[in-house]
Amino acid sequence: VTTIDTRQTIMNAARAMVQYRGYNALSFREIAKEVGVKSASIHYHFPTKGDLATALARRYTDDLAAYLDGLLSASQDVHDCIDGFTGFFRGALLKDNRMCLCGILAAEHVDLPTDVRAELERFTQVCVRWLVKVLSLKKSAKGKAVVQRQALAIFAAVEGAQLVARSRGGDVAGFDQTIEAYRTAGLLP
Amino acid sequence: VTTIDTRQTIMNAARAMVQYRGYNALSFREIAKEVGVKSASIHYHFPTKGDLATALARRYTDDLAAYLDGLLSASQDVHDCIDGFTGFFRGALLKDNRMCLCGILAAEHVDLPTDVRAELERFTQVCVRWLVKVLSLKKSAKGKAVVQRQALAIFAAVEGAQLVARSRGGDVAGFDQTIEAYRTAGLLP
DNA sequence: ACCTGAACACCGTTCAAGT
DNA sequence: ACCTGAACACCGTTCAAGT
Repeated sequence: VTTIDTRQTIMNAARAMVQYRGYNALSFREIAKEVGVKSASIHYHFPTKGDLATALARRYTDDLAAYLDGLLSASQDVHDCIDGFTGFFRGALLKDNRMCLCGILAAEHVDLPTDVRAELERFTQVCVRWLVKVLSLKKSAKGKAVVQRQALAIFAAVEGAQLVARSRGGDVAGFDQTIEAYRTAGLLP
Repeated sequence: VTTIDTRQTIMNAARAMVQYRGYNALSFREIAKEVGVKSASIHYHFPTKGDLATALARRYTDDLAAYLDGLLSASQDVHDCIDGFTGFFRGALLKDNRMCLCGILAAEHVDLPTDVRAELERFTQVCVRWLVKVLSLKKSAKGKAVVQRQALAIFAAVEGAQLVARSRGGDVAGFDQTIEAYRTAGLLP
């Protein structure tokens, strides 16, 4: 399609900027420059910065949910699924030392409007629920609550691995080693 | 002492602000208001925002190093030491949903001057080296490289637990559950 | 030695005005 | 329906000027 949807163009530019520099550093004037309009025009599509961030987080979560569902329908092997999960975060690092959109927003949590915070909660939910499904593929004596907590722990550990790798200049090898250490310890199946 | 050191007063106010809102949200004018001077005065003590952040990160790392050394000299029990380590991050959460100074700076890594980045690396080093010492208290057949990687993994996992807990509004109970899940899995000794 | 007011180019946001 | 210029109060930074 050659039709140009300004709204989508704005969101694409903004998503890349937030993953790279975060919410506070996101600039309407910079987006405008990249899109080729004036900054006041951005406000026509997204009245406030919070509205834009909410739309970004919503789309990001939806995209991840679709990706994860695809993984699970492609293979019921636990290891394949977990590799696909960690691969999502690895990919962000590989692409110019970028962070998970919701990971970097989490750090700026207190500066976020309530709508964005709600989307962050949903992102965590999507990850945790999917991880519970995957962990349940392996039959074990573990209770539901234990699996739930392990899923949240896996999510937190992977976000942390990305955060630390980023603070070391986008150290993808270090990220891989940390994930491997999680597996060795038994945190990852 | 009743002597007021403006430089220290600035650093104390700024540290709290960065742990709460991050580097980009840190405002010289806000600091000035809290300290009771004009914002131009802050620049007398710290020429740039990067200089201030560097001083903050340096002092923060030194304080942690002293705290960790104290832990290890107070008890050679591995569990006590690890509890002390995770307790440091737990404490930041408890105090008004604050983050580890270097954790939140890690998220803003690409916006940081080189000096601040160097201090972040040192913070990671201090944590990892101390964790290696603690892990080595337990005699095991593990090689040095393996212990090193486990230490980095523990550091990353704990930072991640804090990040996720914060994104859930300062969920200290969730943080505790995640740390407990790390222990159950065997990532933490 | 330490502080200040004023200026500069940035920022999000608003709004009347344009097509 | 979509865009814009101008204004507002913010921001870090600089600097000449004050004590």
